[in-house]
Amino acid sequence: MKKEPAVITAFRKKNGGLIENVQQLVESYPRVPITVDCVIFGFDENELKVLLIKSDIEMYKGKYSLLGDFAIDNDEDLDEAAYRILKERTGMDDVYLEQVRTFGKPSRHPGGRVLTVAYCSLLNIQHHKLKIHDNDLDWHTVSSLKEMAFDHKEILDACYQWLQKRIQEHPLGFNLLPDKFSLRELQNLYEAILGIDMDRRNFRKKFASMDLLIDIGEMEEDVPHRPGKLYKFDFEKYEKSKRKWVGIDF
Amino acid sequence: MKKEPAVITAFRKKNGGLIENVQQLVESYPRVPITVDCVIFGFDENELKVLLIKSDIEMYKGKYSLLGDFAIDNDEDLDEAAYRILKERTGMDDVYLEQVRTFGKPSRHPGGRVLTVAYCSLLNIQHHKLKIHDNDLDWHTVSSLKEMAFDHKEILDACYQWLQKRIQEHPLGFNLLPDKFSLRELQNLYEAILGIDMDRRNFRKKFASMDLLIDIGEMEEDVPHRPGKLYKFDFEKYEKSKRKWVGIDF
DNA sequence: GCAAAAGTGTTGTCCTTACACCCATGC
DNA sequence: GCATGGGTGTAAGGACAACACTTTTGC
Repeated sequence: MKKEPAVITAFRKKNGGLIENVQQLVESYPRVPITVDCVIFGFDENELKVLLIKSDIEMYKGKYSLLGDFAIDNDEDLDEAAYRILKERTGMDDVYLEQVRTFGKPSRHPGGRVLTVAYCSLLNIQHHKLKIHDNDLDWHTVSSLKEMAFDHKEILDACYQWLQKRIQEHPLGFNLLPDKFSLRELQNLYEAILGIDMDRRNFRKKFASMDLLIDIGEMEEDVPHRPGKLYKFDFEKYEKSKRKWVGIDF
Repeated sequence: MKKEPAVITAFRKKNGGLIENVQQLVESYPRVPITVDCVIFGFDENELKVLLIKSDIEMYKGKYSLLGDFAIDNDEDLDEAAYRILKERTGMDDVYLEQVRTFGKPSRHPGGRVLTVAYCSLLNIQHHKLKIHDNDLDWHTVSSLKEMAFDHKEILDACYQWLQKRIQEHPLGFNLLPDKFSLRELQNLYEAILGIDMDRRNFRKKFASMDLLIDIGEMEEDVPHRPGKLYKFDFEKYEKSKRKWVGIDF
C-alpha cells in the first residue's frame, strides 16, 4: 500500500531507521525551478486595472504576461521574493501583498516544468506613476483582457476571484484608494471589483454602522458637483475589533 | 529601479530582445527541492483528528510530522502528487483534497532550502481503518497537539484555520462523515471543528431551510436512546443551486 | 437655472437567536 | 421507570433591501 520513496529508503538503511544527515537528504531531492508571479491590481477611472508587461518570449510575442521572476536563488523567503519583484518593477515597497496559490501543471511553461507561486498585490495607482515602460509595462483594464502568455490568464482569474471574495471580508480595498477618499470612490471601487450595482444609501449606512471610517473634516475639491466628505480608514480600530465570524452559509 | 535578472539579460542579448529558446531559459533557472505535505483530517469520537507519522529524522526523534513526500520527480502535477501521497499512505483515492498554501521560509527545513506546498484533505475514518502503522502512523486529536517536526505545527494550524473558515461556506464537512449520518453527528462535527456550542433547534432549522439533506428513510441502530433519522447530503442539488454570495462584512 | 452627485430615513422582509417540552428507545 | 438524546415552534431583535427628495457645488 505505502510505497516509500527510494531515496528515503536508502537513507533509512544506512542509519538503522533514522536519518541523521538531513543536508544529504535534501540534496538528494529532485529540484524544480520556481517563479513568483505578482498580480498587481490598481484602481483608476472607476476601473480595476492590472499591471502587465509584454512577454519576453518569442512564442508569446505580442501577448502580455504578469510580473514575475524566478525566485529563491539563495536564502530568500517566498514572500520576500514577491516584495522584491514588486520593488524592482514598481519601485514601491509599502504595498499590500498576499500569497494566493501555487500553480503546478506540468505543461504550464513551454520550456519545461516550472512551479509558480502567485501573489496578489494591491496598490494605489496615484502614488505610483509609472516611470519605466520597458516592454510596454502598463496598466490594463481587467475586464477586457483576453489572451495572455503562459497560463497567466488563469492565474489572473484566480487572483481576481480571490480579490472579489476577500474584499467583502477584509478591508483590503483601501489599499487601492488614496489615503483620503470619498464614499462615492469607495462605492465605485466595490462596484467595479464585484461587478454589481449597489444602493448608495444602504452602502453608506453599512459603512457608517461599522464605524471604521474617520471623517477627516475635509471635502473633495475641483469636482463639478457638490463636493463630498473625505474619510480615512481606521486600520488601528479595525485591528483591535476583529471579531470571529461564525455562521454556516452555503 | 528595475533590476533585471542577469540570466534573462543574457538571453535577451543573444536574441535581440526576444527569447527563443525557452528550454534553455528554464534550464538556467535555479532550482529548489519541493515537497507536498498533506494535512489529513478525520472525525471520530466527536473529535477532529489528524493523521500523523513519527518523524524519520534523527533530530526530530519522537516528534510527529505530516504525511509528505518530495514531489514532481517527472511530469507530475502538484495536485496529483498530493493524491499520490494520500494513496500511498492511506490506500484511498476518493478523498477530498485542496491546496491551502505554500510555505517557503528559508530556515524551515534543517537540511536546507525546501519549499512545501500544503494540502488539506478530509476523509471518513470509518471507511479507512488503518492497516499500516509504520512509524506509528495514526490519528491524533488536533486540539491536543503541541510540538511537531519541522514547521509542521504551523502548517497544521494554517490548515485547521482554513478548515474552520471553509466548512462554514462550503459543504466540505460531509466528507468527514459516513454517507448516512444523523443531524446530531453533523452538529457534533461542526461544534468540534469550530470549537463552539450550537443550539440544536436552530442548527436543524438551518439545515432544513437549506433543503440539501435527503431523508433516506432509515434510522440509527444500536444507539442507547431514541434513534435519529439518517440523511445524505444532496451534492447534486448543491452544485446546481450554488449562488454567488455578496455582502460586505468585516 | 441646470447638471451632477451628496446627503439622508422609513418600512417590510428575512434571518438569527433564545428558549422548553414531550417522545422514542435501550437498559 | 429512568437515562439519553430526538424532535419540534414561537417570539423578539437585528440586518438587509427597496425606495425619493432636498442640498450643494461648478458651469
